[in-house]
Amino acid sequence: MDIQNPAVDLVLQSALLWSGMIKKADLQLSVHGISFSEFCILHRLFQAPQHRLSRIELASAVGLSASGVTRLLQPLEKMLLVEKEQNARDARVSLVKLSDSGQQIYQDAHQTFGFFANQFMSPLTSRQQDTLAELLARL
Amino acid sequence: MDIQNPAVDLVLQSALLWSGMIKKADLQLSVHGISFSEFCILHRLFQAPQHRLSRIELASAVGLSASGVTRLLQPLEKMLLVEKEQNARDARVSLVKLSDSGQQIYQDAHQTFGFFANQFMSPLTSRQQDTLAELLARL
DNA sequence: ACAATATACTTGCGCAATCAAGCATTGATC
DNA sequence: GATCAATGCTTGATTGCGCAAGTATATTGT
Repeated sequence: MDIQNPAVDLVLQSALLWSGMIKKADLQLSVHGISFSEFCILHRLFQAPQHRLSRIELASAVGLSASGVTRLLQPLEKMLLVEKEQNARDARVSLVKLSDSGQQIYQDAHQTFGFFANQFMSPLTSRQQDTLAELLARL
Repeated sequence: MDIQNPAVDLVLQSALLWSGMIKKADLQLSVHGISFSEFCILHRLFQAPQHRLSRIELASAVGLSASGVTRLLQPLEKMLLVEKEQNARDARVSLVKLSDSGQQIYQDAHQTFGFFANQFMSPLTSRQQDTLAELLARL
């Protein structure tokens, strides 16, 4: 038979929870024409100095592969939400900058997402949310 | 500018954490020839009464769509880890049963996964893990 | 009894993301 | 200063999964 392992259940429970969360977030964000992944990109760019990051910094910030970032950025460039820039010091890196309209879209989407996140977390008191954040930060 | 919303950061932090966790788990489980999703399937089947579930029960248990389950099960059937059975009461449902060799594979994989899960959770005391589980259960 | 609706899948198509391979550039070593 | 490895990125092929549509069976209403 099988020995119960609480860590296993915890991990599986979490995976289920967050996959569902992402689906719900995607739905909410779709009114802005962006996906959850795209929102993550915009979020990281927005909080970066000068709203500018290299593609690999972006990749590790959002937990994607380099090629994933390349492909995610293509539609965003066409929508003119981000711009491609060169790095004078190193011709290999191509910087991504959040455009003015990108900032606008981000801020709109942030409001939607913030509302969603608050609602999602509403079963917890803000003290419990702090505890949760602290526990997750150790992993 | 932008008002900091702690719930937003908490949600994004979590999404990043769990996407990374799934990648690591996939890597560990690959020695058994199965993916994380497949392990979830086997896990749910194993703990089901008679190791038997319908496909939609399975789908909701692992957070996938019906078609996702259909496709995930195809290789598992070919590997003879699961078997297709009919429900006498309702000819629409096709039950999935964990085979004997499926149980064997599952138990091997469970050991690997249990080790991984413990390691993953090891930055937290078991008391903290309980707290985490309790907080997540409310979401 | 017979339509109309709902349920349990399966299949075709498409999108998102990965890996492996390739290209361009930079840095390190001899 | 030429070579060789490392880095940053892009592209081609593949996988995983979802959605919409289709099929088969069940249920409900009349």
